[in-house]
Amino acid sequence: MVKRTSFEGDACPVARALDAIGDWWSLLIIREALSGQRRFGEFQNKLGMAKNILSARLRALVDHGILAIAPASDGSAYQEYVLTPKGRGTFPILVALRQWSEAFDDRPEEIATILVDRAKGRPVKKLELRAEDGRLLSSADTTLKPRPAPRRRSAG
Amino acid sequence: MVKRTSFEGDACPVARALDAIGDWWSLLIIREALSGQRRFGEFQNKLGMAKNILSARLRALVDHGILAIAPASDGSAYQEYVLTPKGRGTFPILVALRQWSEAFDDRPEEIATILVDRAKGRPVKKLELRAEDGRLLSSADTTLKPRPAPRRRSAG
DNA sequence: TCCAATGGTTGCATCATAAAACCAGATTGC
DNA sequence: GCAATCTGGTTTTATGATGCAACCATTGGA
Repeated sequence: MVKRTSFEGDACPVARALDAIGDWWSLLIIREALSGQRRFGEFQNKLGMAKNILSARLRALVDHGILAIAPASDGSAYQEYVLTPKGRGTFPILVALRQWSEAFDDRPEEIATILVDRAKGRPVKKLELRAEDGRLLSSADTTLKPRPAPRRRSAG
Repeated sequence: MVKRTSFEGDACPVARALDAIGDWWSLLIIREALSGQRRFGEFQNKLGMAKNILSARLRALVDHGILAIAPASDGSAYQEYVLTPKGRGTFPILVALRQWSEAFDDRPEEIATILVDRAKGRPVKKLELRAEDGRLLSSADTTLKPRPAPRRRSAG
């Protein structure tokens, strides 16, 4: 396989995630889906991407269980693409990407939007990684361990 | 430009982040860098990727200010690639990707490692998005607002 | 029935990716 | 100080992905 170097069988969870959503468009499609877009035309319009690419990406996202196809909510015979729980679970990834840009982008003045708490209209806090006991952790405060027992069967 | 649809000028911070680290290998390189790898050969060995691609990615990451070239720490005349603060700032993105895989992967038993608090050896908590007042926020609890005043000059 | 919009697919040109061969400078052994 | 070897790449070549435009099918409306 000379093609895309799929990481599907990789043991690294980061690689596995990238295998599903690591291409240029998937996260942007999910971003639009999270902000309420559902129709092919809406995605195409908002993202300005080629329709064949959009078509392929939507199919891949459906295959990965991130989007699901549903009948149109407006009563028409068309179909819609709605996020599954797995799809909505990408929200922290998008927030992390956003906050990284906000913190480190060379031209932050070009960033047009801010993410706010809907109830108060105030900016959200930065994502924080904490230990079980609540201590704030940086990358240097963490390490990787092999996953413990494979837990051979089900509830033991 | 028929090429890669650069999102560099896009106003969406997610797109801007993807423009820098949205390809297949960059985040994996950063992941290795965060776990202590610094040399070309180390990256190539750990990731098993083609050397020309690695070379191009390292150059791009340096151009984006995510990695910096430093003289080798072992006294040899070779060079090393070390993370800048901007590079270390991607840590939450990697954690978010990891936790998404852990939560939603179809075959979680294939995931070989867990991220633990170095001090205690205990798994870290899930990333949480909170409002200014500490309320836990899901995607539905947030919305996007236009960035307020462009703040025309410098300190006003 | 005709017409326009929606929701795609197909064809073709171009670009990126990947593997392997090749190569230059650094290091080491002698 | 010269050859052997290792490190860190670049070049070459094949192939897959991307992007645009054109085309097609179905829906919806007059």
